[in-house]
Amino acid sequence: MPELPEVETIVNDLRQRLVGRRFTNVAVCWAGSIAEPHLDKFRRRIRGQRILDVRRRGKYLIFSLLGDDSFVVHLKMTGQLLLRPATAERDKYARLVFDLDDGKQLRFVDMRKFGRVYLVDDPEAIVGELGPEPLTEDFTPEALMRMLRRRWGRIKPLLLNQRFIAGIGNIYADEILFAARIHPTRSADTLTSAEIEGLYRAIRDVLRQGIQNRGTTLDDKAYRDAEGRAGGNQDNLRVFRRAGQPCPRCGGTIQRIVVGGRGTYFCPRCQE
DNA sequence: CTAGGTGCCTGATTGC
DNA sequence: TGCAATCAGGCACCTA
Repeated sequence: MPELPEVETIVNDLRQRLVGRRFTNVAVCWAGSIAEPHLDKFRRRIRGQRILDVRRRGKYLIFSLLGDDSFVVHLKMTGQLLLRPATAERDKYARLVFDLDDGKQLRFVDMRKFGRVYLVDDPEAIVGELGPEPLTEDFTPEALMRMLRRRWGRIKPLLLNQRFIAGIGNIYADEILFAARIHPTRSADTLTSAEIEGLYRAIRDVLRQGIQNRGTTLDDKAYRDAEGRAGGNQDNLRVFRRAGQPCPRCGGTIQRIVVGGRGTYFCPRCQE
C-alpha cells in the first residue's frame, strides 16, 4: 500500500525519466481504472500530450501536461507505475499501458483494481480537500497543535484522515504512534503539548526515513518503485505486522487490535 | 464533528 | 486434499 514515502520515491524516479516525454498511445486493459473522463475522451485527450512535470500531493501523483491538462493517479492498495521497454513481457495485472515517444511504456499495474487515474484540467478538483503536506516547512508543531485543538476523536483514525494530514497510511500511522509513544486510541484532545511535539517529530522522522529507504515493501505484490524494485524500509518497521514479537524499546509484547476498522499494531507497555 | 457500516477487488489464509 | 468462507485495506459514501 503506497503511502507518502512510496509515492514520493516513484514521483522522483518518474520525474527524472518522464519530463519532456510524450504519451503517444494508451492501451486500456481494464476501463474501470479510469475515473474520468469517459474512455473515448480519455484516449483522445491523453494522446500526444507532453509531460512537463511530475509531482506528489498526499498519495496522489500529478503529471502536468503541455495542453494544460493534468494526469492524476492514485495507487490505492496495489497500484504500481512501472516504466518498461515496450518490448518487455506483459505484466500480469496491467490495467493501462501508455506508450511513450522514446520506445518505453508507462504501465499502470493494479492487482486489486482499487487504483484510479484521472485526466482533468484542474488537479485541485481532486486534491483540493487534502490536509497539509507533513514534510513542508509550513507544517510546524504549532500548526499541528492548532489543528488538533478542534478535534476530539481517536488519534489513529485522525492520522489516517487525508483531510487532516495528507499522505499517512496504515503502516506509517502505527510506526509514527510507536515512535511518539502514543496509544492509537488516545483522544486527540487529551494530548499534552509535549506529546504533540513528539508526535510532530515522529511524523517527520518516520516519513523521512521511509523516503530515505525508498519505501516499504511488505510482500511480493505490494509496493514497487518505477523500475519494479522493492523498497528497503520494511526492515525498519518496529511494530507494524509484528504482533506477538517483543517491543524493540521496552521488551513488552506487541499487540494487534482493530481501530476504525484497521489492523493496528502497538506496544501496550510503552504507548499510552 | 465522530463512529460505524458497506462496497469496491482478488490473493492469501483459515475452517471444515 | 479440496473447496468455501473470511480477511486485508484506501477511500467514497451512507447512516446515526
